[in-house]
Amino acid sequence: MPSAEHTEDDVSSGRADSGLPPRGTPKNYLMAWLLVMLKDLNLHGYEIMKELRENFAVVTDPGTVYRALRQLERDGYITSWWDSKEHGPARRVYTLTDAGTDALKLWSTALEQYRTNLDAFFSLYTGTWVKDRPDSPKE
Amino acid sequence: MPSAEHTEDDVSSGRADSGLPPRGTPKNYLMAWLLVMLKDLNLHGYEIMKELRENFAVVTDPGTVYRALRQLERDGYITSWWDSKEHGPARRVYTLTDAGTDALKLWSTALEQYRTNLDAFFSLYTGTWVKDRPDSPKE
DNA sequence: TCAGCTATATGTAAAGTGCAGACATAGGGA
DNA sequence: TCCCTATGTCTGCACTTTACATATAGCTGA
Repeated sequence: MPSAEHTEDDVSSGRADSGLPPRGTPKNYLMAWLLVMLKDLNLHGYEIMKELRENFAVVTDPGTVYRALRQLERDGYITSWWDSKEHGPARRVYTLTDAGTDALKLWSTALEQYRTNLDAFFSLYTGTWVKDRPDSPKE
Repeated sequence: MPSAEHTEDDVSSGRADSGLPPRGTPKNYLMAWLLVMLKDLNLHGYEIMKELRENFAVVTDPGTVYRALRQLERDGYITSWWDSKEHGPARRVYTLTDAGTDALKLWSTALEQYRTNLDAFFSLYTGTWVKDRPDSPKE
């Protein structure tokens, strides 16, 4: 019977190592990027993906991008139409809706909070952290 | 048979809305926070959680924190022992290992990259983005 | 005795992502 | 013509992280 008893229990199991930073974009950031990419331009998925990779070092796979775009569309933040005018296969071109513009604004606010958070992390990491904490020093 | 054919297909299904920013901390950031909290101090889970909540506006639930700590321990980034000296129930006190210090450094580098990324997002959002892109303007 | 705070832990489900692969169109070369 | 490649979109699957609910236990004070 497992319990919260304080035994010197084992610390081992078969799992992927993950105290280390993840490879890709942090969870959900992709949505913010997709929305902001469509802020002034109407683009299709493949183009967005290429832009993100080449100009912003945001690396994601096609499946994730297309899936996220469809999700944004389902939720009413973007709308799309087919463009067959150009050479090659038809592209689904996306544009931001008013709701999408609002969502982007929310994202901007949220990401500002994240940045503040990051700054706190760094000040702690570099030892510049102040705040009155009369705790005991290490050892 | 579903295919990639360009039909004006439906965009609807039953799902949670998620073009909006997530509530909690972005993916995996918790690991970075736990490591950095232990940089100069030996703390137990409950204390870490309280610190994060009160001083850093990092809100997580106990289950997530304890689970993450055990994971970090399994992976060798932190070690723990039971402390029953103080009043109240025994606490599992954690300290950073050398591997944990290294991992924290990796996290710091990764988070710096994230911050650079965030800055790019904001410059795009505020319209300060430069870079030669001879694309067609919207509409 | 019993409520309430401290403290740790697990089960479960939801959500996001990476990887692999399918499918389609168009153009170029053999 | 046929095949190969680049462009473009989409789905299935497995894995990871997280939130929420819940269980357990020690200690303190009424």
